Amino acid sequence: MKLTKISAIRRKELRQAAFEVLQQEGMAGATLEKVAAHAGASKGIVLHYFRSKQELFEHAMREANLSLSEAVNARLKQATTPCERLEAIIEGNFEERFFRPSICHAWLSLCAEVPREPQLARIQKVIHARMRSNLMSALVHLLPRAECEAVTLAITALIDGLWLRAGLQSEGLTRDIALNQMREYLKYRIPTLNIRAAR
Amino acid sequence: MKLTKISAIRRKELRQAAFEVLQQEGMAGATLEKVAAHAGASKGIVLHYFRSKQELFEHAMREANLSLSEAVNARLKQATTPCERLEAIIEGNFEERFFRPSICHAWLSLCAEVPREPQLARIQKVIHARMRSNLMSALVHLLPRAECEAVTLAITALIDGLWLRAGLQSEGLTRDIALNQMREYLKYRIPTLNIRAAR
DNA sequence: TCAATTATTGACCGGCGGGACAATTAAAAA
DNA sequence: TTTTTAATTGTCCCGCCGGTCAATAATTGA
Repeated sequence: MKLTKISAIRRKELRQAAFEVLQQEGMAGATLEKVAAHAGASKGIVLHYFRSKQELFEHAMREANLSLSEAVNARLKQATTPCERLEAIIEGNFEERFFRPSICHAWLSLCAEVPREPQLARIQKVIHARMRSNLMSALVHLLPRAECEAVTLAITALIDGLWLRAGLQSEGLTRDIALNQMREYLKYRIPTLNIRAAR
Repeated sequence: MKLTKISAIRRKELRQAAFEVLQQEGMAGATLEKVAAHAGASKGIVLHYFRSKQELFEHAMREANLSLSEAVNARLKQATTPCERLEAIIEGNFEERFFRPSICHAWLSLCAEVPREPQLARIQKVIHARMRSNLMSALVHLLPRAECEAVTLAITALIDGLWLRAGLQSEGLTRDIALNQMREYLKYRIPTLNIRAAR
């Protein structure tokens, strides 16, 4: 029982260390030694818990996504109306602790590997699927069926685009600006919506 | 006279080869040897024309941007009304030859390096500035001044988001879908606009 | 306490990639 | 032609990084 716990703890520590190193070093610079050092361990231990660098960052991506996912779900749990659910999804995706340049850098680095790493592509696919399903479940009550698909794509594209910008031009794109941007889009696109006003 | 030409030609060939290798191999995999081989030359020649790998990909990014930029400008030149200018910018950014998964991969790889490479950051900044200036010059005639800024950000975020998606989920996001997405956004956001209908 | 399992380390290896360089070839200038 | 300059190649070196391994320390279970 204790032994399983230690391994679980180490693995989690290493996943998180990996993601944190990724924020500052990028995928190429995020070497096993740096990750280990950042977690206060030796390089050997990393490969003791993860078969390869690939696998390590696979789990790092899952972990990061999980944490974002939980934030959204927590908000969703408190939402009752479709409108509130929409708000929950969007605000969850722009919480201060996530929508930060360094975090965006890390995601960028992961995304850049997706085309060449099927495992990462799979995770990416899951992330998009969940986002889509969340959005659809709210939009279906706010728009004619035929339009939901398109609006879902627009919202995800907007979110991704804003994240990308936040990653590129460090600072200058605050959470508030991004949130206003999203709210404004919804205000114009879904007239029947009464959401907290955009600016 | 001839010598300057040869050097100019080689440099262009190498920049393009670099960008093409980037499409399939990513930044880490785009080794000097592969770029050289792809251009039909030897590794030495690459470092003869470019001081370092960094500089090579710097120029590759400039080249890729230039080509996109020219496409937009060509369309802009034929546009007369603000509405047409808007259309020109958007359609230029989704021409078939640019809006392809492999090209998106390459841009993704470059963007992922931006946070750690000041040179790339500078280029990125220029790209955004031009895009912004283009959009503003059209929007100013279509919207109250106060709204232009926000709409500009939304449009760029949408474009970036759609490109990102195209890069992540290879195929499945065609140029037509992306263009419709943009047109729909404009239709709702700029009511006074009469643009070719979105689907 | 003792055996067995697990955690952890550090040393080591093989490979590779960026970059330097000297040598060779081609071209241009004189 | 001769000389100088540029183009091009192949080789070599160094450092780094992922990954293996054997050895050691710690923990657990009996």
